[in-house]
Amino acid sequence: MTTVEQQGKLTLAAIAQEAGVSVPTVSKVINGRDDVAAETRSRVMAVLARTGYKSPVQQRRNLTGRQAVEVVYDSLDSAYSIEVLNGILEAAGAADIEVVLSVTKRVPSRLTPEQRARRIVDEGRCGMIMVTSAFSEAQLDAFHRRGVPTVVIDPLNPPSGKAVSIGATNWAGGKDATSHLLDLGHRKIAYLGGPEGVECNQARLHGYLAALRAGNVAVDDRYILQGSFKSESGVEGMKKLLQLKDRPTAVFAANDNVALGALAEARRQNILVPEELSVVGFDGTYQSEESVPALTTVAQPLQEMGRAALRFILRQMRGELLDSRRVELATQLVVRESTAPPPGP
Amino acid sequence: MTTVEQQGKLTLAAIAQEAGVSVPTVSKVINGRDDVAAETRSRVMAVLARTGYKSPVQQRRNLTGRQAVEVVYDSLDSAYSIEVLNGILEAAGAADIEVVLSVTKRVPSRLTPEQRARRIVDEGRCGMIMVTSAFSEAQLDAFHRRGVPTVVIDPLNPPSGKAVSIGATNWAGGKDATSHLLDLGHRKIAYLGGPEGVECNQARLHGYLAALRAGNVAVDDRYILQGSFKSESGVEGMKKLLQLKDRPTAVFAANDNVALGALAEARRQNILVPEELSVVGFDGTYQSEESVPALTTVAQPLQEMGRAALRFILRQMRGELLDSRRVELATQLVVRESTAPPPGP
DNA sequence: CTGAAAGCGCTTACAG
DNA sequence: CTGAAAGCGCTTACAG
Repeated sequence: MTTVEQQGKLTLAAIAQEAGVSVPTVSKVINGRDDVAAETRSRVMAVLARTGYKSPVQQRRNLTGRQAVEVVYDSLDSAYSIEVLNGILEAAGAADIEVVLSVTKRVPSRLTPEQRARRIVDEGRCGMIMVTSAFSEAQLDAFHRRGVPTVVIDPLNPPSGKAVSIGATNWAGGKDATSHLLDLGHRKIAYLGGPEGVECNQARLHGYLAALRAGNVAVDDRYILQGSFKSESGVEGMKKLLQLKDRPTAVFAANDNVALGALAEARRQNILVPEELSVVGFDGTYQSEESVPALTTVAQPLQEMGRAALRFILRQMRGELLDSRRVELATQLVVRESTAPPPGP
Repeated sequence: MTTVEQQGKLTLAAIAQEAGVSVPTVSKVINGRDDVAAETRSRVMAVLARTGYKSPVQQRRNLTGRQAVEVVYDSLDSAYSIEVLNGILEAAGAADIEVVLSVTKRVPSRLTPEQRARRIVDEGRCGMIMVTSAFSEAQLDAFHRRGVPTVVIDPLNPPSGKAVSIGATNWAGGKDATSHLLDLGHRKIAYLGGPEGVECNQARLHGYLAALRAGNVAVDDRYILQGSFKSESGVEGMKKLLQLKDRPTAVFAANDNVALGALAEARRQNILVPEELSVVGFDGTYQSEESVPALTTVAQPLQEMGRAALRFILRQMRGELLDSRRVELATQLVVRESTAPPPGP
């Protein structure tokens, strides 16, 4: 067999010989420098992965510590984020992997993407999970070059080939929610949207549009609002909708927070839900269950998304080939008390 | 002054020059080899200590590998836990310390307290923060013996001398909430309690009792219920209270979740809040603000509690003496829409 | 983009 | 015991 595997000494020189390149070239690959041809890089990376090369620093670290995954949230401020986090923690606990958590919005990093990537590699992270996080292509690229598996859950920007992206079937979920309202007899259905540029919000909106089209209901632009994923946005949006001369009889909200805000505003204006107005949310967090009336919503498998993210890291660590760079887990419409047929004329 | 301290480069060569020996000799001292004269050794050690020499491995660890604090939650399932976590993350980010997060309820550890403590020390944690976590005295003792600073936030069991304990002024908060209701004219005030054995719940209950006593209102045992900190508990408790012949006109709930559950049940039974029933919560999470009616509550400085926990770790790392092993941060009554004078007879 | 060459910081083997 | 010399593993600067 090959020289490298026979003799136990794993040095850059051995890797270089095996890969048919020079020692400096291997060094560059390991340090994520960009002046290496893609083909050369992948050949060297393959040898590194196969032989399980560890830098002296990593070797020493492996003696005591466990593997750790870096989890980065944009912000940690909703039931959504906790549920995903619980899924990650559960899968990490089962695999005996540490979770190092950080939040970018509250504590902005002074480091460049390149420095952050280097730090994370030096600290021996086995992978990286970003949750609803805005990341630069440069950042993903830095992890990719160093061979750190990266998974993004519900990315704010469109998915990149450099990371695995996990989400739910937002389009299908949006379609289901809207179809449910159509089936109840609603024709005047509003979409109380989230942040305009965000992928998953776009997908939900297009699911809504698709359902309307399938139901032969004309789209009314006044019924389509943009906002944020916070409950204030539901309050504000609801105010606008209720000022319209031709009010909608149903509202599909971009997520549960927005739906709960809409519910609160309807209540303040003494509009009965579901008798006078139906409301559907998205997410299926515990809050949707506890509200009065209990919220009809499109449940995402949030914990499962967290678990899946960690499992993807594990599989990439083992060098398995992934069938797909983008995974969508199924949503499910949960009908509760906030939806009913529209009021008679 | 000396050469070493002027130039920032701390290498074996610099140490050797400073100590007036050769590089190999310094190397031997650092590696604990015994073929060095005692006098030479101590001279070299003195320079090493004075200059704070670190091996390349240590240097790199210091540059990139940061200190880490272990944060252990009992469970992560409420706005309360997120807010505390955000405080910890913020202070940790500011101090450039990593947060390694784990949850015990969902992922029970197979390790003994002793093994867990050993692992945490081996992994070089600079401290340990436990949040509303049940911990054994053995566990705290294991950390204590190894000199790992430990802070417990809202401990489930009574505080131990082995750890610093952080909480809010639960007793005073309970008293404030109840006094507010008394001031509004209520005399029939229920306490919708949390889990019976838990410290902070006990303190809130006793604050409630103290306020009643101060207001010359007799305690009615039928008005004091025990439950959990979850909203179902508020629903169940409210059902019981509303079945009483002599219903209370006001409810002080052990926390916001319970209060929200009470609000939901009142609504289901068409009881108007605050016209027919006043409700006060405890915690002051964002959920209390967003509910309809907005909840009057005793706000805890949850983020500040998280920040304080991390700051205590830092101070103990620096070897500072602590003035106190138990800290209570001030609560504040926030009056919103869910409280009003009792209905007339 | 690649790698020969120089260099860095530390360790080891060994002559004195 | 000490340190000059050789060596190790990695990185850096730069010529091609």
